[in-house]
Amino acid sequence: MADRNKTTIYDVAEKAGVSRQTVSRVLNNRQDVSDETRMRVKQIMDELSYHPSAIAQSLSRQKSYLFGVVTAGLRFIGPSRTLSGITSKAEELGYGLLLKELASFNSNNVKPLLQWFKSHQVDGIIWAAPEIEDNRYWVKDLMPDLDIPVIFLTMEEQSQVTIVTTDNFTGAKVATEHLIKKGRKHIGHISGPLDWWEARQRKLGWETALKEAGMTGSEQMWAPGNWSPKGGKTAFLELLTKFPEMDAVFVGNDQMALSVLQASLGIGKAIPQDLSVVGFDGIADSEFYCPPLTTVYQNQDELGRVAVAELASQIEHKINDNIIVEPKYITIQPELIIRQSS
Amino acid sequence: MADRNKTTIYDVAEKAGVSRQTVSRVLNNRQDVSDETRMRVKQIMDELSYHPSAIAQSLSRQKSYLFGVVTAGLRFIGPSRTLSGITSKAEELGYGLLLKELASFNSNNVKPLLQWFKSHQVDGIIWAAPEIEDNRYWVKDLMPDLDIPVIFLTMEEQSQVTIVTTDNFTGAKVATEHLIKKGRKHIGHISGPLDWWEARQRKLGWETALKEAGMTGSEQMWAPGNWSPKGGKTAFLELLTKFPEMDAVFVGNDQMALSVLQASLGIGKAIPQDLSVVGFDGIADSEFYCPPLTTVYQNQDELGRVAVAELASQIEHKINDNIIVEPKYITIQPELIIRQSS
DNA sequence: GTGAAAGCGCTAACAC
DNA sequence: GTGTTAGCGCTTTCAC
Repeated sequence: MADRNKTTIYDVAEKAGVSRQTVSRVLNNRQDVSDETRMRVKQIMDELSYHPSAIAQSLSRQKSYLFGVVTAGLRFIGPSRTLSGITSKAEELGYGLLLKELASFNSNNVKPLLQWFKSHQVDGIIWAAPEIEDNRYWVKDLMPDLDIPVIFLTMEEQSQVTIVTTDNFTGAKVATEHLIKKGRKHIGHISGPLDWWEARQRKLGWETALKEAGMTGSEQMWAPGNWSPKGGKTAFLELLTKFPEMDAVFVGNDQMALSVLQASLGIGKAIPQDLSVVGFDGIADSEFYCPPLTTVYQNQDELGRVAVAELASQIEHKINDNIIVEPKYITIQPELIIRQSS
Repeated sequence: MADRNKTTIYDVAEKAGVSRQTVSRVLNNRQDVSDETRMRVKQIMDELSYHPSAIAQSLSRQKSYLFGVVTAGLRFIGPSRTLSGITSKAEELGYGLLLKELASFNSNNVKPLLQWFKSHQVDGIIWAAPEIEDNRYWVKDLMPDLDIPVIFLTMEEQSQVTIVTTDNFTGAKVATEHLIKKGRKHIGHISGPLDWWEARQRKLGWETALKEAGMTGSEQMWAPGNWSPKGGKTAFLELLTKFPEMDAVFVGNDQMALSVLQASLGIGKAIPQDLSVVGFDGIADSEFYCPPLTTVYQNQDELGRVAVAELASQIEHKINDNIIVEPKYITIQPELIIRQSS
């Protein structure tokens, strides 16, 4: 673990009686070094417990093997599951991570952030914060000048950039269709805040399923929550008032569904007899709600992993073949998990 | 956002007709530059949309304004809440974060990790992974040679290193005392896995509270879980068998408590009438369990923030006064939140 | 196969 | 106040 005065490539070279170049070649596993020299240098590296300075290498190579990651809302389980996928795949591929968490979900102050990443020579950026309101306005303005590949998570298709996202629309549609198949006639929806793209997609999935089944999703069958259990409860009570005949509800996420279950029991509505409930996300806890929650599982870990893999692949292509990879829209299908709440 | 061929300090110097030093001085807000020159240089920086290379600065200054962060289990809510505290405080103090997530909680392969951080010149390290089994063996071996300040989270007091942790023992004791005050006579405990330091501390808190009240916590009044709802359920059913008179249970975390509530209802035990339940962690959802869960809230966000603040302060001291700060053991008190489950 | 020279972009130490 | 000279630790030419 070395001394205070770090041993450098120079120390190794001197002790081995070769030039710094030769040491560098050994370091980078170049073939134009005789086996004998290589052995000797390697041994001396060990003796001196020499380790190259990544920072000096980055400066010299103009490549850092670092990705910048932008996240938001780590105190919630979704973003951190995604981050977990990012860390594991990055580790696999030999990339380190420079992490920034936005102070708020809809932070719009991206320019300094991009600049910070750039000044640290990151090889690529993963934008793992959700699309909300106009917090993507900058993509068309800033992206063309940014000579660093970026992968966006969880946002609407856009021709210029590569995006990896769960198919929220289909997930919601499948969930609603499940309720329809169960014979429910009055299917309400509690959405996330509609300035979130995901919330809008899920609402649209619900509406579309109803429409295709010859039913309609009117305004009185829907109420907006804020993703939190507390907000879900408020929305649920509001919805019950304006839509008393409701016999099923598709809830925008599991945490709101949790409080729907609680509130429902509180007013004597049995689940699923009086009210079927389906959530979204498939968090681990949902299996242990009362009753266990039917939900749409989205694999956020995989989301992160795919994003990293795609980013690494774009970088490889750019370096090796000097090919700019075409923007892609990669979609991950969620999966309906049927439990007792429906 | 600049051109392909990055503008450097040299370009600015040339265009401004000064030396690179002067530009560097302006960059670092040194006072020994005439206002006139400073203005001119600044203007040229703007014109060229020049931004310094953090990586070159790091190499030259031997200081990176980066912290290394080691985490584990980001797919769980606890570690990510802590990470969230870390990111926000680091941002406040002007530090960036280099993130590594351990592949498993009890990973013992720390040497390459420390080396990686070191080669990236991090100014300090926050070890935010929990203490499990012997995964701290290396502290006494490796720490002396590591000339980078490290703050550890969530581990037993150890004289050589600075540690920030929730007071798990007291939290558990307070929880158990609460049950005693409620008149419960047969108070069981479902712990986390005992190779976790936190789990042992919480169990000890339970035992101590019982002892101080003249009761005893025997082996048959306790069962180990694995933090997960599923494991909690298994442990609960096991515990009921060997300790049928149980009228209260202190559960090692909220997620296991969740499944205890579910299982309890499943077998017709009313909560809190037949069985009082208290959890640990105070996750947001616990307020919306059926019934709402009494729990010990630990402020993990604050844990992260304190760790970062302490690390930054140690670094300041080291640089300014060349004082090596004495290792500290900083404890954060959790807080009992009483709800309907007790 | 190996070495010398130049450079990555910036700052510290010293001169003037 | 400002410029010059050396680095920081490594890699990339291009010789030999």
